[in-house]
Amino acid sequence: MVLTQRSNARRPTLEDVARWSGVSKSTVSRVVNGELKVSAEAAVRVREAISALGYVPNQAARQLVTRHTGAVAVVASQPENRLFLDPYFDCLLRGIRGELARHGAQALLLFLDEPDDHARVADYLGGGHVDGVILFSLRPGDRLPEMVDRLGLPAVFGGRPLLRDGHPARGQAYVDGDNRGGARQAVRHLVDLGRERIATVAGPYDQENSAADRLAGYRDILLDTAPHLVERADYTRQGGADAMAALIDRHPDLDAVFVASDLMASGALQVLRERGRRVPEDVAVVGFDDLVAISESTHPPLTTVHQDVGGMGRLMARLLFGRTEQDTWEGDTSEAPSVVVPTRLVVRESA
Amino acid sequence: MVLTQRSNARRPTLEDVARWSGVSKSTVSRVVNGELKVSAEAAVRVREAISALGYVPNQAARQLVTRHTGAVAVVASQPENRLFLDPYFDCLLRGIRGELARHGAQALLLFLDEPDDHARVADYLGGGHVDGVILFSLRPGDRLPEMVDRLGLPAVFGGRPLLRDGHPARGQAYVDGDNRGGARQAVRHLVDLGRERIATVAGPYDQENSAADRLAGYRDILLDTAPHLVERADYTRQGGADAMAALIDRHPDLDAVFVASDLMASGALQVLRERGRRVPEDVAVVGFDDLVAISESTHPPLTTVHQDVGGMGRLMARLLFGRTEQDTWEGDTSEAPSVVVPTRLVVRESA
DNA sequence: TTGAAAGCGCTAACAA
DNA sequence: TTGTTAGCGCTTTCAA
Repeated sequence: MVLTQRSNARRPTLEDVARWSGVSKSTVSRVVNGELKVSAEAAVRVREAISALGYVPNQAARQLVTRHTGAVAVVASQPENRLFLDPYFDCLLRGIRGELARHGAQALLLFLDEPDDHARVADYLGGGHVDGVILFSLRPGDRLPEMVDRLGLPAVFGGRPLLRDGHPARGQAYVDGDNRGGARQAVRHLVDLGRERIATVAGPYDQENSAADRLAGYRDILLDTAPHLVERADYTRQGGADAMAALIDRHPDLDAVFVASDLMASGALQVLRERGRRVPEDVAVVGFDDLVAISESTHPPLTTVHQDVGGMGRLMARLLFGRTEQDTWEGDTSEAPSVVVPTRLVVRESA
Repeated sequence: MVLTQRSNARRPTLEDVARWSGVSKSTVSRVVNGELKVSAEAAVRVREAISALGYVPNQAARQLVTRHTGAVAVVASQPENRLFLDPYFDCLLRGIRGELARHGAQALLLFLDEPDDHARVADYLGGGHVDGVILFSLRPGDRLPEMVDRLGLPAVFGGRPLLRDGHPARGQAYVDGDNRGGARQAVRHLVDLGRERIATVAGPYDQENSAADRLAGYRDILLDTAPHLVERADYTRQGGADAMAALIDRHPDLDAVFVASDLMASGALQVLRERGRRVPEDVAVVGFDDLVAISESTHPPLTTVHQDVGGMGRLMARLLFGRTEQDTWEGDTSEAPSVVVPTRLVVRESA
């Protein structure tokens, strides 16, 4: 079904403006685009004509010749109430939008959710509606990266993209937090505190590399951990609560837990409180993300791994515009401009 | 700053496909657009060419002649961590996206946040990049509605739009919940339960008409309420918690509270629990929205005013496409297709 | 069923 | 500083 403009009156064109003001289309175009080589009088007359006629440039026509649109797509999936309610994503998006705005680009958020969204989004991106794209939380094996590549559309990924075979994609720009290193900092802190039964609430396996990396960091420190000290959850508050409950049922003697996100950690804290465990005396808790809206308002305030999420968002946008601040980490030698952003532990009261 | 396509290789055009397959541009165009009057052989050859060349239509060119884009903008503001974290918005957006997808339209979410976003978004909408627009939570006096009107861009508003002078806008399509009626249902229920000190946690005054309408509904029933039984909050969980704490400090004897959103109600319930009040025995609580993700998982489950939020989203999209299901309520006679969606009370355990 | 040709509204050489 | 001209890639009459 087709949606048509309500006003039947043809919208005024450059040509109309030119006629009205008695100059050529070129001159009008120059005024519209703020070029300098226009006489003051001409400029004035053209501007009068523009406002008299209510002229608004037709971007499709302009786009057809200039080959750019002033818009950047941000593609993300919004599975089952997840992403959208996550302050992490909120913060990241804010960073992206801010930086895009500084470059005068309009951010368009597109969702990848239902099965057929995928094709429509691909068409949209392929249709030349945007100058570039920032993609998030793609499932391993998603075909969008190669599509985008084939189209020659500038792209930056949020999180290290994986190919179908599980190998990292080459030649793709991405920004990722140092999930593994951050997890190591967290768990090492718990060890330094003298804790001996350190469990973890890990993120969802299928979807995000971040979850796998954070779990790997946990295992890096606790080489001999029994697998049953690990519980998976889905990065939601409720998921964190349920996982914490399961852990404590199985291991009433645990004295510390590394929770792979602040949102999950807030759920875990609540369960611990309900079960009468004191934090940090009985159980020390460390989170991940340091979303201050959460970590500073839990009881007790959350010790957590800080990521500059807003900064990561800004960085993605900047990478897209080619201002490749090569803050590469640990000698990453891939040819694409990719950045792994370091983390640091923020010690509050929960551990 | 300008973002340019990475691949220098010119993208194949309709003309290339035509040459490759030995037919005319018109025929290729017909195949691409799924027209029937094409011979089977021609269609096959064209399709081969398309995939061999990796042809993707240039939408700007198509748009220039067809005057439509296949995209619809959804404009919303995301003030201070609010909107984005609200499951209400999540649900609404899901409905909108689903319905737009059924019409083959791509939803583009644009945010209105920083002061200069406003101008950029207006330019974007004016630039003919979209076939229509759905707008939310505009501040009273926002100029976007009149801009959109002047452009002749089909538009639907979420929530009853107000003009600068506080009067409702005329001639604009909108979808709104029956906030006032719903609030009346909620408060009447509390009265029927025999409660005598019924407080309310209202929504933010400045921003949403919904907040004013819900408060009006509360006042409709409790004509003689002292103003100090009302506490405002900002539609967040934390805001609801703080407001509840303030109310209970001022009125230790209150025996019921109508909270203007489920998210705030979940915060309020937590405070009541922490203060040792039993719900519903000591204090009965009724929420608003019936977002099951919240209302079914609070302790105790929340009695609340149900709105079919997803349905409202779908309705907005349908209105935009002119399929005006005139479910108008209470004889609304405005000329624009606008719908006030009824609510119903869902009684669970909190009241 | 197919093709030729005329735009859609704009920008960008190039000439004046 | 200005105007003329030639497209950008597509759809859409109209004739064949």
